[in-house]
Amino acid sequence: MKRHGPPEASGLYWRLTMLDIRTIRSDPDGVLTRLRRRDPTIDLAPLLALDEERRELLKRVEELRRRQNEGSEEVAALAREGRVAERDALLAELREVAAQRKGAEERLAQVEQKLDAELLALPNIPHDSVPTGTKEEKVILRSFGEPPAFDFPAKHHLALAEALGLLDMERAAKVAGARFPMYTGEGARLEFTLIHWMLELHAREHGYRPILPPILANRTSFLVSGQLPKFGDELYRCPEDDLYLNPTAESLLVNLHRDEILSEEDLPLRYVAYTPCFRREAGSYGEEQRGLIRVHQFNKVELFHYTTPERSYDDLDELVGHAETILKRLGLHYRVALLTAQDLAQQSAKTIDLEVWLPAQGRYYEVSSCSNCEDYQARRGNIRYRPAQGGRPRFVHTLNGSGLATSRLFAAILEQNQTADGKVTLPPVLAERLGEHTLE
RNA sequence: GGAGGGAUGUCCGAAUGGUAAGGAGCCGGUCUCGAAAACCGGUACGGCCUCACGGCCUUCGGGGUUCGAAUCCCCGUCCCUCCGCCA
Repeated sequence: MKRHGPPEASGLYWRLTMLDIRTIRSDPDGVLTRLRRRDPTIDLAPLLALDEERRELLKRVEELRRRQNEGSEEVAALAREGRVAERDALLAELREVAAQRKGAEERLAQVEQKLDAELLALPNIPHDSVPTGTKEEKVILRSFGEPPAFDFPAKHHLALAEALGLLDMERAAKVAGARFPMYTGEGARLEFTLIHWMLELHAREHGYRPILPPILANRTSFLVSGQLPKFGDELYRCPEDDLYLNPTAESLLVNLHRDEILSEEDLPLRYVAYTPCFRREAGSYGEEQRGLIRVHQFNKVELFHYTTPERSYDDLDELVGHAETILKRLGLHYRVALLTAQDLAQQSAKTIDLEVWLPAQGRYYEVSSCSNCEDYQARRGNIRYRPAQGGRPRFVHTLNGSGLATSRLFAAILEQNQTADGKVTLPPVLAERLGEHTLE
């Protein structure tokens, strides 16, 4: 089958297999059991029926095509020998074969389209090390530092920021709308400094290749990342151009090597990107609407790995460590959580979150989400590598993690380092770069 | 935004309606103490269906004409040249 071009195109194209259809076919019960850990409503029966129908139709189409190929050569031969009557008889027969083939191909295309829709909608299979459970039942793996002990009521980062002239949410609302941030004065300097410092650290100390990608991306890119077709509601869209605003650089970085065959010697490939991220955040509410916790636009430094199946879970631990370095050097209290099966994003097989403490809220908020997507995205994007020992190309494993998202980080820096008189004592790594120790 | 040109394998590159030349590279072999050179053979990446034998697809993507399309027609993507616009 062909395998090129945007997967939304119709016709006899190679289906996107987020899960290997052959695996599903050979062990449907095993796959179903594992998928239901994440979503008990998943049903594979329609998919399996379509798969069988497809293979039957495919056999018929191929047989007709074979007869046509043979016949066509014969036509040429008869014509060369001047056997006109025989040639005309054969032509009549082949016209019939061609018509039958066309009909069978149309039915096949319909079946394949339905099969694609089923496959695209399926989420990744949770890894065995992922606990069964709901969102609330995540497992805390470890924590770093202690919540700062204040002998005064902790102020909200928004109150601190507005008093210190670091943020101007009112004017931001005038310019764009509610829940878009505007960093001002020392606040803008702090934000720039954080982004640059994180990018430099990952590039120079952890060996990542820096990328400054486009902020708009096309539909295919989001189909590959797993955002589409199911989660398009979160995306800002430019309908005239069929482009979408970047919600996370993961979506862009996974498409860097779409439709490529990499060399095993080049793996792992590690990229660090800075992008603004845009999210419509349709369903959020309450306390989260104030300040920087949940906004339509935020800055993020993203880490991304292309690696082999053999080492991808070791890479995940390393990735988490790289993200943690940022929080440790800032001296922020945080904890590390292992998400349960029901809390995983569509594309993820295993996710570890870093959650930073926000004293005014009295709770932890996610500042990094590190996932191993195994070959889910690689299948959708047709991203493979040639094994060093030769043989057929295999799908890579892809990993992504924030390192880190700054708006919540910004909030945590203010809230955890606030003083009784409403000032903020900067962590040394930032004080050094900003040229001042206190925001006042 | 307008006009024109282009896309063939790992690379270069031919084929203008009859089922993808040729060369380089790569792999294997002969020769050699060994290597190079030379010579001989293989080589369309890759994929789908099949227990297998084998069949089928793959000339940027999609559609059309035809018994038959790299080749003809339509739509799209990307690249190049020029014009316009612009930080």
